[in-house]
Amino acid sequence: MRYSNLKITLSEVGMPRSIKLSDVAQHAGVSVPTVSRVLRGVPNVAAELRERVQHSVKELGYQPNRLAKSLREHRTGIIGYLSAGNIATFHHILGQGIQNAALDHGYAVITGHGSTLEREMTYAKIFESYQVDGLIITPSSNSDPYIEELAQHIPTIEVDRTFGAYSRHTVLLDNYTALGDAVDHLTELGHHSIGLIYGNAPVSTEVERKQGFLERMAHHGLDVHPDWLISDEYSEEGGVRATHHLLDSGLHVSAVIVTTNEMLAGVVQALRSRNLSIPHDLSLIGMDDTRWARMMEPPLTVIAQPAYEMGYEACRLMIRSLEKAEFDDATPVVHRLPARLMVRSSTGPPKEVDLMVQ
Amino acid sequence: MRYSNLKITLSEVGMPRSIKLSDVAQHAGVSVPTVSRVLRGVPNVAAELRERVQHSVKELGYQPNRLAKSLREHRTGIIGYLSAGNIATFHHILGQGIQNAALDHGYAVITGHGSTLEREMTYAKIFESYQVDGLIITPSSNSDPYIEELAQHIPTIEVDRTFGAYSRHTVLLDNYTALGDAVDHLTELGHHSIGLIYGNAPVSTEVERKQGFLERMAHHGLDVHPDWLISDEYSEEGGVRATHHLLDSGLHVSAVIVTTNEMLAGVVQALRSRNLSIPHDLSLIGMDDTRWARMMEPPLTVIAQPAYEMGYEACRLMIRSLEKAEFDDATPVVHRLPARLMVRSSTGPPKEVDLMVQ
DNA sequence: TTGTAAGCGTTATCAG
DNA sequence: CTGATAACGCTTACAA
Repeated sequence: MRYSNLKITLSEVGMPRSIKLSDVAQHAGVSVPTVSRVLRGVPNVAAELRERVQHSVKELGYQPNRLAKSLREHRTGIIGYLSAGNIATFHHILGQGIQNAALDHGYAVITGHGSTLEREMTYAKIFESYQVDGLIITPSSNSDPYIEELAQHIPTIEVDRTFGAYSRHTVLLDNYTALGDAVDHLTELGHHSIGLIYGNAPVSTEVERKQGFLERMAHHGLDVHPDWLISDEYSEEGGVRATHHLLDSGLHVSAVIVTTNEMLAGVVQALRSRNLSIPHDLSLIGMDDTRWARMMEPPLTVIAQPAYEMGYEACRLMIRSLEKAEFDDATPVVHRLPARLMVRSSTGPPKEVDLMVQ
Repeated sequence: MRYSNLKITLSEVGMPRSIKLSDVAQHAGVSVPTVSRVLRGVPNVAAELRERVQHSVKELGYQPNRLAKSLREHRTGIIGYLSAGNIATFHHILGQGIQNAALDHGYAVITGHGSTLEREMTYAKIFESYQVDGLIITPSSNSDPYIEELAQHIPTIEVDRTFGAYSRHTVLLDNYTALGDAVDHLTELGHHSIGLIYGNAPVSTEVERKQGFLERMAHHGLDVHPDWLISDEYSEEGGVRATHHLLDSGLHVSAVIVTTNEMLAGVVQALRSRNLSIPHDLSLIGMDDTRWARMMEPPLTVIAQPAYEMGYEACRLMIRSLEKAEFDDATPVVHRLPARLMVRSSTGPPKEVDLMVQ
């Protein structure tokens, strides 16, 4: 049975449409505000009335109308999540974390995946019109005037990527340490010439990962030739191109770190097409502990991001800042979650070392 | 700057909080209803007033408050999507389709991933309280009294999986043909003994896939030994167990079809652990054209589901039924989208045929 | 402690 | 064609 049919049927039979506060009030023989008080747990209500109301609520199966409540209270309990990320696994799991955190605290989430700036704006407008209480965003670039303006009116927090001003609560991966750990792992295996393949989008993750890589290399006293740093499109094809680019440069690297999962897939394919064996010819460290990285032959050493936790934490922070004014007034929190290097079989000692040992 | 601060600041300075209809009306020197009419494109408004209003709207940067609008109109433009699916790629992409269809038609989506029945109910309640216009669900089992009841009040459509009553619009994969095509492919290669590994959850997809398999086998006059049909948990571990189960039965199969992507990963691992080579020792057809299935060695032959299209179509159907009463009144539509068999390298002729040919 | 009345920002009804 | 006026379902003074 469809809704429209149902509606007609109900009114024809004279059945009440949807139970509202006044229906409960009538049933319980009290006034509307009293019912409201009971439902909201306001203290000063006589025990007897309270019980009568609760009974009526159950009996009638009353469900509050959040629309009316929101209109009156100027808060909706809806959080807008604007993800500029691609539809990769990482962003989906992060979104999952946000949703569950919201659910656990009585909020709902409207999600928008904005691949283009236009779509991003559309979603931003929608969020605004739905009067969302707060906004969680994963910026697509290092600046976005429209979002920036929206954030003036609506409490906003950044997750995964940042505009870089840190003027808002922010939840990020500790990209510096993550890349540092990867470099450490390779140097311990004896690698000196390490390449980095990263995305060319102007987003904070890429900037930080590159910097984390460079700093740790310097820390070990290792030179990084400019041609070892290859950036390309955020995609499988980008990974393929970057790999050929790196290997055709004539400069020798014994290991490569790839900062995005998408590109990693391209790198693997390019290496295969050149019949290079991993890790014998080249050690490889990728990003994100996805199923395919585990299922690969050989299983890939990767930097695992706590995607779910990042989302959960971001949303928890959002809600806390919405509900606690004093917290809200405090200096913005920048929370960096640690990555974990999952050492598997795509990393091993470099060829040179093999020879020296023999 | 935070919202709470801003609010205080604004009221202190005496600035108007948020532009509303009455502000525009005052600015344009007309009444509130007139502004409303202009904004909604109601015909009977003098051209001059219309222009004045439009100018004021721009000038003041008016943004409608959907809360008030929704309360008054008894429709919110929000669709609830309750996915009982796991957090696999397939369901995320399907969700993406739903979201984009909604966006394209001016709707927003509140998503809930309900792994447990309890979570499912929580989300259902939330959807109800937010007065969603419609519900799109992927049932977790073959019955759910709570959803069933909710669907009495709220237009509901089923996607990916169905309760089986077909009393509502439904968008599904053509599971019968999908499995049939897989069987055809294998029989053409010369296989006669084909195993099926499927999930033991009581969901329609598994039932239909099994049936599609059996029917096409029968069509080819091929017997299916009961021990060739192995069901287990919807997970990697389930796939591992099912594979050992099948291979330890003592009965010979030259090919296996696996109906879920999660289990497929387990199957591949189990085959590796037994040092069975694909497709030489065993041909393998899996489900879902995921990255890992493509990246595998050998690349896997899979049944590709049009996940995005299924979501998009479901949401489009939902919106059409919300907006077109006559469509809504019609018999429920059951839309089955075709799968595509992606033939890659995990399927080949059976060993016996090899010998006969030689 | 309880009930009456006003109001949140819209849209719909109905005179003018 | 336009403008008062009521209403959507709920919360929050304020009064009793």
